[in-house]
Amino acid sequence: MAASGGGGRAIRVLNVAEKPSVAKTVSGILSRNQGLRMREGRSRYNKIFEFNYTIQGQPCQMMFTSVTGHLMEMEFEGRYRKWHSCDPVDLFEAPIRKHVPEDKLDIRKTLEEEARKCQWLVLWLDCDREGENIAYEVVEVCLNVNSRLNIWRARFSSLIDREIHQAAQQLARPNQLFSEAVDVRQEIDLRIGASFTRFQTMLLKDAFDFNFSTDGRNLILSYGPCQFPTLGFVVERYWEIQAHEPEEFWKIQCSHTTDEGTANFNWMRGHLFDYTCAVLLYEMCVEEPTATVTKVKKQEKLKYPPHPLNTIELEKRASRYFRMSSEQTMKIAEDLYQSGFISYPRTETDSFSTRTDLHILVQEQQEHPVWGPYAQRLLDPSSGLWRNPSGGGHDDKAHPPIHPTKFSAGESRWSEDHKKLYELVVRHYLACVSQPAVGAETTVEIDIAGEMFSALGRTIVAKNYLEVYRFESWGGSLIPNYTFGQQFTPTSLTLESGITRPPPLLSESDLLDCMDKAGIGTDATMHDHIKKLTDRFYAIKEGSHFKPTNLGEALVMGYDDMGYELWKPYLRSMMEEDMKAVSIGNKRKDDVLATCLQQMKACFLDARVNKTKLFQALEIFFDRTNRTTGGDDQHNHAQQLVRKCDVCHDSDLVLRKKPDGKFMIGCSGYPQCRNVIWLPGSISEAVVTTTVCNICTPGPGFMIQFTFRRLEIPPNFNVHHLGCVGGCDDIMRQLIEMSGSGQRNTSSAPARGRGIAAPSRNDSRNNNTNNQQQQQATCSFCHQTGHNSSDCYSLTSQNRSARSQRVNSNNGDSPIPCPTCGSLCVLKTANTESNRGRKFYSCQTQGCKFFVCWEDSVPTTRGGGSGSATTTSRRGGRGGGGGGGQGGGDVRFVSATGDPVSGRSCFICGDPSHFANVCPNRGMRN
DNA sequence: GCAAGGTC
Repeated sequence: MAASGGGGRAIRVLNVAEKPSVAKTVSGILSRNQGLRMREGRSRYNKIFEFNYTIQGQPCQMMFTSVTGHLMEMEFEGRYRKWHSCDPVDLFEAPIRKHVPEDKLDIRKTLEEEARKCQWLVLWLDCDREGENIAYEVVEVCLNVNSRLNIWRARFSSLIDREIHQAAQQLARPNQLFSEAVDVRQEIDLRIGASFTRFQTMLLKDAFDFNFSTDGRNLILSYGPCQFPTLGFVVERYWEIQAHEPEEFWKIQCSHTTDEGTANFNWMRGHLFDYTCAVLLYEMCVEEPTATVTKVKKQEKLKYPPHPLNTIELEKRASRYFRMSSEQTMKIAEDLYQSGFISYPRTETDSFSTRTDLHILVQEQQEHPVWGPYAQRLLDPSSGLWRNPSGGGHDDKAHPPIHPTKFSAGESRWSEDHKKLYELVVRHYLACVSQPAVGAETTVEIDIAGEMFSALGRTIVAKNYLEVYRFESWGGSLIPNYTFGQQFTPTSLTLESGITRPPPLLSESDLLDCMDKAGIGTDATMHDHIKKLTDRFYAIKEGSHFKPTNLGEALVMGYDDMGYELWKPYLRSMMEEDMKAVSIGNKRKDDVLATCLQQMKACFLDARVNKTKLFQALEIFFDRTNRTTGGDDQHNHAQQLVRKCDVCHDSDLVLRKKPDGKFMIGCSGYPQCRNVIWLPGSISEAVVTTTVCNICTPGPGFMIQFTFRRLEIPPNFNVHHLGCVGGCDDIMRQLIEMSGSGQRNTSSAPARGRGIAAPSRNDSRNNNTNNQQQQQATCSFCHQTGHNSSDCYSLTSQNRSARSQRVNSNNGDSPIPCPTCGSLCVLKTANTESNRGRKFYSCQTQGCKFFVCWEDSVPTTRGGGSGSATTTSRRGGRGGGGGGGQGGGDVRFVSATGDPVSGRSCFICGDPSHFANVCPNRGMRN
């Protein structure tokens, strides 16, 4: 700002902060606590501080008060606020207004009273987009009562003396673009949220018998651009788990024990899914069990302490360490903050400003009976324990990372959760300013009969931060000393089996991570979105993991079947990009609003036309009620007879109008008879006439006079149509097909499970024809019935390519390209007692685990007796989950058809009474 | 009775 000339009469300045605590702190800093007075405002939380200050030579009489976040809310005007006052689609254009809600009126009153007395208004809101928007809300209120106000913006990124004084001396103007970006978000959120929520709720709430208790609450099937993608994450993981098919795998384990300890060597192939391959390799190892050390690598490893704590990390860690919900964490953190024990808990920042005095914070903790001694050592330069914390690269420019602000050895009023959370904040802070843990790691690799194994030994040289951060550990294991070229005989060498496991349900920590990565919600709201899922009966929490309810799954399924990704995070990400463009002036507010709302309205209309998908999805889980219309429907017309029901031959098909204004024809014998004919969503009126169709049987079938909405049907169709729903009417049939509706299949309930992880438009779970075809199919690959080769269990993308390479280009002697890593696989011949002469391909690249048996020489284990080479090994499990957990289990001998083989003797000792996996001599052979 | 964002 320009200098205002010094020395004149003091001007009165109204200063407004985003929250009471900032008003208090900034007042303290600016006044240097000299002559600082406090008086009550109209709101009990928002006090007014008074002091004198000089801005660029201009004496100022400062009045410093605050708001509590947003002062205003956006809402629909008058008649659009009632749910049944309008068609939900009208909410995309309905007039909206920003207004001060009831519970903020007292704050407005304070602002008005103070603004009248002042010449300047200085806005001390947080320096982010929301803060700028709140600034304009304050401006609007103040200008209303004093249009001559000179308006300034103070920009500061932390509550540090120098920065606050600097902000006061370098006042600027508020940034309109930042504020407009928030206006865009608010309007889009409101219009999309309200329209879809009303649509879903009115469509489905009374149409199904939701078999869960709502605890007396009104059931609302809400939609929101943050809550739905959050639900999407939960459902997607659930589907991934359901789609998982366990697979058995095999691996060779080797251990070696000496006086110095035990080394457990892991097979560098990981595990193989093919039993024959695994046995073949295992036998080779057992035949020539001498291990040769091929590599010994010793190095120092550091384990670094975590970055300074921000909100998401606090929530994730409290969930992991204490199983505390993010909602509870924030509630407790807020309480600790309010009582002055920790810093502001809603922050994205994970690095400390260089101006923060980090030592003072440690000094305060020296007295603590448990971690006090550690704090003392930290402060002792001779300990060498101190380290300036590294930052995680996030900075909201408004708040520091969460850290302790006041010492406490535990307050009497604290709950267990208070104690845990305070301890986490303190220990985390102490860890941040500590040296990393130091370990000495030894990696040893050995070769047994050409197979590679590796073992890792670690000793912790210095625990450092791990001493105070008890929530983390660093496993260490001592292994014997090895030298390059050394040979030894393993103590045990076993072939073990396991099965792949699906990934777990999403934990709260996982969910926060998904949201954070996808930009769903803000650090201050993420826990609200998670809680909303349980409040709306969309998900339940099992321990610390989230599982979708039938309702949550059905809603996502419905939209997925429509082909919409409303439950995916992309919509929010696009909005976020647009907001950013508005805030930097690359896009205009009105353009973004118009484009986004136009797209969402088209999507809404389309969803409404395709609402049968939602019905079908919900029917998988819930019974229909006979309340096909909402009980509070003002537009409910009398039912009109169309014809006799052709399914139950007992009741009548009747025309009804539903609460959302749409028409349907259903059997009056519902729920005993569920025959229903869905009509196009483009109908605005429908009246059964007395005209009888003379084509359709059984008669009489009364024709219906339809009126369609012009914009929702193709131009070549007439808006008025006297139609028949008995099957003779091509126009009706075409319109129904266009809207994706049709008569529901009443013969059987759709299959409930879905075997997919990825979104599918055309999956066959509701398609009986597909299922029948599947059951009759014979796989051309494994020759088993019940599936086609495209779905063959034995056929992943990897072994598909292996197969085609084998068939197309190889006669069995020359190297083949490795389907896994692209390198070469060479043909080898086994030379063990039981497998002598058998040929197999093995990839030459170290670390690549591709391995395939050659069909002429080895029988297959899967896929029947065709002799096809299905014996391809595979790496890892599905879904990138690292192959899942590993179960124990016995080694079984299996035949080419997969049946256990009897009469086979142990290949280690030859005893027919047992198999090699339980052979007493299996550990070793001399 | 709807959203998400502030904050108490």
